[in-house]
Amino acid sequence: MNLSPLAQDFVLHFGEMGSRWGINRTVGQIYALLYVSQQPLNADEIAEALAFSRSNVSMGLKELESWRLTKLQHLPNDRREYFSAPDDVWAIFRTLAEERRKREIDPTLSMLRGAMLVTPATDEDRHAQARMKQMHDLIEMATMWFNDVQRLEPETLKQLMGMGATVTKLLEMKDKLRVVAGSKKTREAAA
Amino acid sequence: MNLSPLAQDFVLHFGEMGSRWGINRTVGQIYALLYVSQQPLNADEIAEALAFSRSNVSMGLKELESWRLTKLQHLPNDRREYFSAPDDVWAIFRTLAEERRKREIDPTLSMLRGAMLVTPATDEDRHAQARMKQMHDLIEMATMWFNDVQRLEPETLKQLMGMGATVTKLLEMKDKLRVVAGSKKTREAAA
DNA sequence: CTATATTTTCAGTAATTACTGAAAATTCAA
DNA sequence: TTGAATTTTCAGTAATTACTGAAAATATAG
Repeated sequence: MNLSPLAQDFVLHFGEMGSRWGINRTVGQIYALLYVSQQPLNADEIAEALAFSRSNVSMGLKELESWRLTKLQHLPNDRREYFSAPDDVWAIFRTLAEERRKREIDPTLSMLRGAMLVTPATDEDRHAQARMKQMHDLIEMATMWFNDVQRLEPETLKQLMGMGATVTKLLEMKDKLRVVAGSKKTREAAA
Repeated sequence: MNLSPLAQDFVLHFGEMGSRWGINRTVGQIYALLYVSQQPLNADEIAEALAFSRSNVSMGLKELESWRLTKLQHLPNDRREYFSAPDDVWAIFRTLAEERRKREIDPTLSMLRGAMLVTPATDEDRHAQARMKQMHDLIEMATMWFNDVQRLEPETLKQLMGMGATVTKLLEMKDKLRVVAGSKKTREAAA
């Protein structure tokens, strides 16, 4: 691995983290490398930099593509494919979250909804069903929140970041709002 | 596996989901079982219900304990240990998030901070460092938000849930607030 | 087209992770 | 204490996942 110590630390760290997240070490390292790299890289360069076989890199890139985490481009007079990570970290995060939702949250919600339609035969099942409903509601709520955050423009986000944008602060505002503003809709919302 | 079909679906689903999250199938299934179960279960009951060896259950429970996801109790006139999942789903979620932060986010932030202290030798390193800073800032912000949400009481949460509490709505309120309220602090916050 | 460059696939193998049974350690009632 | 009940540990094995090299497929320059 002929990377600068700086890049190497980053790459190795993401390899480890990846494996704690069901993403394999190789894929994590490839992404980390693309993320910090100044220029797009082709598969051979990646294989060389990380000391993986060419075929392993190919599979890793395919996996990253399936997560929509790479940009693909061609350089003039070069037949090889060059890969890079999107510039906007917020966009990356959003993509990742969307993809995880599609793969993990949605199927889970769907399973839970299915379970809630069953007529429980025993007391034990009635309890299980109630528990599943609790989980369903929590996940649904978390997803809604997340949806909203996701929809925010990077600009708005930066703005929130700048104001130390805490949910708590917004909630404080909400309370203040109840006092000063008076439309029916607002009152309902703040109630 | 002598579970009702309802419970069985749930347990199997969480086994699969677990393995996508770096948590092994066994551990996922044990937790799912505890989660839907009406009574606390002892290790033998778990082993029987899921058809795992007793030792596998022991290891799984140890893992869950390390995540602080189980409650342990004793029944009168019974030496065996009985396990259950906390009742409050929100508390469970919070614990999980805290633990993940401790294990994954904090070490990552610390690695990134370390990288930011290095004096870059090359242009490539200067770029890598800038990228790491972007990631650092995003993670730090996400963590702050999350902290705040975590700190909310289940009651507040339920309230937000009830009002369809979306971040967007709160932001709309913020905008309204800017119009109607006028303290210096509020103006700064809304700016 | 043909030849060459490039990427992908996949069967075989390596490495890792999960699981088990037996034995050791711990707990606690008597 | 002792010993039965219970839990934990751990070496060995099974199962899964990761990785490679060689071959097939695809793309493109000439």
